[in-house]
Amino acid sequence: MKIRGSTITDVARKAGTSPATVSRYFSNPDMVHADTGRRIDDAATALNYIRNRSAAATRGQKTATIGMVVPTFESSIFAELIEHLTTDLSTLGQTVLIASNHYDLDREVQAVKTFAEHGVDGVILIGGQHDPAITTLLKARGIQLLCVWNLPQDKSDAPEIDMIGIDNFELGHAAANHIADLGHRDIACIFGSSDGNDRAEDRQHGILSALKNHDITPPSNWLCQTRYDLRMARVIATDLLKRDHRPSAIICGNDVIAFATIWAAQQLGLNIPQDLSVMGIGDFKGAADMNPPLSTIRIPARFIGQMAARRIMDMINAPDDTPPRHLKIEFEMKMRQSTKGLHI
Amino acid sequence: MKIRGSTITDVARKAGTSPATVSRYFSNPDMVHADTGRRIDDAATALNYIRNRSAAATRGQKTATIGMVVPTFESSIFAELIEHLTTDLSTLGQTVLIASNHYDLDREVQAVKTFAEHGVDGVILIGGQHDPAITTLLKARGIQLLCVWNLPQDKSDAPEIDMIGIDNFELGHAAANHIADLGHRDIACIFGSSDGNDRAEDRQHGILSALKNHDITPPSNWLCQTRYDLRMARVIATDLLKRDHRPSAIICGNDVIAFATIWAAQQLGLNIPQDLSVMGIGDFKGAADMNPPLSTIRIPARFIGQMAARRIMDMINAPDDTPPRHLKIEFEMKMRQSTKGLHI
DNA sequence: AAATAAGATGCAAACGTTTTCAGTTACTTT
DNA sequence: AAAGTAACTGAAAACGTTTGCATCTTATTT
Repeated sequence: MKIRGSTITDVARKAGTSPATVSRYFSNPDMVHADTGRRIDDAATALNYIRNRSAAATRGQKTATIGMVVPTFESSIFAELIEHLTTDLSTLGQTVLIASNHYDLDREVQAVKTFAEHGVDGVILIGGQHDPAITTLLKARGIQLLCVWNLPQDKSDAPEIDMIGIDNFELGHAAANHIADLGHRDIACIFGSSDGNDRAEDRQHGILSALKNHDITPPSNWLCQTRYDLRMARVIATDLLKRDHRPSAIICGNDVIAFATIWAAQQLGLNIPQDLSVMGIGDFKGAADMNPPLSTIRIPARFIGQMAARRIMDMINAPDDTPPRHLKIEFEMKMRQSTKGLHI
Repeated sequence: MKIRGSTITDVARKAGTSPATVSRYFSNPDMVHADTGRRIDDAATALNYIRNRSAAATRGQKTATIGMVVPTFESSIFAELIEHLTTDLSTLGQTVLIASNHYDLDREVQAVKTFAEHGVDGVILIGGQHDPAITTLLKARGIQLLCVWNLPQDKSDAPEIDMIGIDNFELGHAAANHIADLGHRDIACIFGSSDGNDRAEDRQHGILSALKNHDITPPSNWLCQTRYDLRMARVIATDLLKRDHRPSAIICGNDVIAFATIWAAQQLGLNIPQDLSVMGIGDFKGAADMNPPLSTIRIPARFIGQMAARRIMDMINAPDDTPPRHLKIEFEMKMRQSTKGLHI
């Protein structure tokens, strides 16, 4: 049974002041005289007073809550983002409502609806692919929306939505260039599946486009697709490497796939990178510490999280003088030992 | 700027009924006549009505929110727990407020206070080690508390707190027994640090106690400690394995440490498990797919999450006829290829 | 046919805040 | 010394719900 504690009125009585002043003290301390403030503070602790944010939200405007929906918690790279985003938001006095959508756009709509019912001040989503119902809903309620992680490949896409993230096309491009520049020609790719997820697709296009620039067109049976799942990726990599004609390099859609590929290759007795170069994307936890350390591209999840926390607060506090913008975050090549030049 | 949408009163007017009935329709549909319900539904969609949960919470009792604080998102094993717990709670109509405490008990108190301000119906914490202020606070407000993940080692500890989880002492016991039963005598341990974290400590006791039962007492410089961090664990494992006298088996405080140990050993040219057996605890993502597949103990995070979601709902709905209880979840030995008998 | 029960609805008070407006005091300027 | 200003404070209305109580129908029982 929920117990009602002491209220602002109780505190006011005990502190010998009015509820209005107490309210002001908690939301805007410099508005009240220091002495009064002290008396209120004492009264509040004596009475174990706890602010009632629900009541505050009925009358006031802000709830100091931010809703966030992520594809899944079970991905080390999103985990890094979530960790820093939530921590920074907490530091800024916000409470985070969270849900995962399992890459299902309908579930995302549902989650955002619930957030709206709870009166969140802002919503943060991952990626740029969302049900239009979400933007409609949020706009109608004046709730700020920020999409993080990646930018749309088509720059003119969604200019009315605020975004912070990386360009996956460029990311794929960079990964492929690295491999091609090392002299590899027999290149296979293992992409991540792109359902409900614009990231994988952009990355894939970037990779293929860069290869094309190098006049490399991998045979179609060297272009594989997998879920972001160690087990499945490993099966697919094994299958690819068992064939008569092996590629000299494999570009992987992300680091999980790269981990799996390396393990599959090692299991087959191949040496990385002597017999096979493996390129990842993401710089997930552990990439630098495995054998051999994985060559990959760092997506600065932590930085994105920090920027996002700052940005959404700005949007909430000054909704009108911050026109939507797309902030591109730069990635960083991490050349380690899972790739090497073909003839060196 | 937050925009106020249509209210229950608007819907009532449009549906030709009273606000009271509309309210009842949304919180308890069978209380209103089917026809009326339909009219309300139509009116609500026509007006784009969104429930205002804050207002509801001021008058009513429940907020349909659950607060959860986790040590960190950046641990694959907690991730699995968080994933299923939040998903199940969403399915049950709850919204999850979340925070991470970075193993800092003070931050946890802060988070719980904020949750209380938002009027959560229940709070879920990880582990059994918490600031007593939390229980006091929650009890005073009649907010349900459930601790998940592990049980206190001392069974008589915290009988007034509801818990669902595994027994880490037993877990450590089982890991050590497995290694000892394989005939190993030269056994080293790399424990995880146990700051703000009763889990690592219990596990450590379990391991040492089991070894003692086998008359094995590792020299103190074979008893190492590390953060749960691939890099640091790898350094420590390398250091341990470089010495003149090497252990024939290493028991690791969790799978991350085991991953690092295996990689360190392989880097030094050792074969796992021929030259060294490595035992993990946790069965983290990837443990089954690495080279060699890791022998470890599965903590059924998913199952714990599901049980916890069900349990806290029961506690919220019938707070008085559910006396606190400790529910022990069984673990599962996963014998894979990173351990082998000493003389086989 | 009357009495009773059950079902559906409406009225109005409450929930704990915030915020506007006006008022009081004390300080500064002329 | 009067006037003006700034800093605080209080009274009271408002926010959008929920819910106890009363009322009105309709169905069931006697």
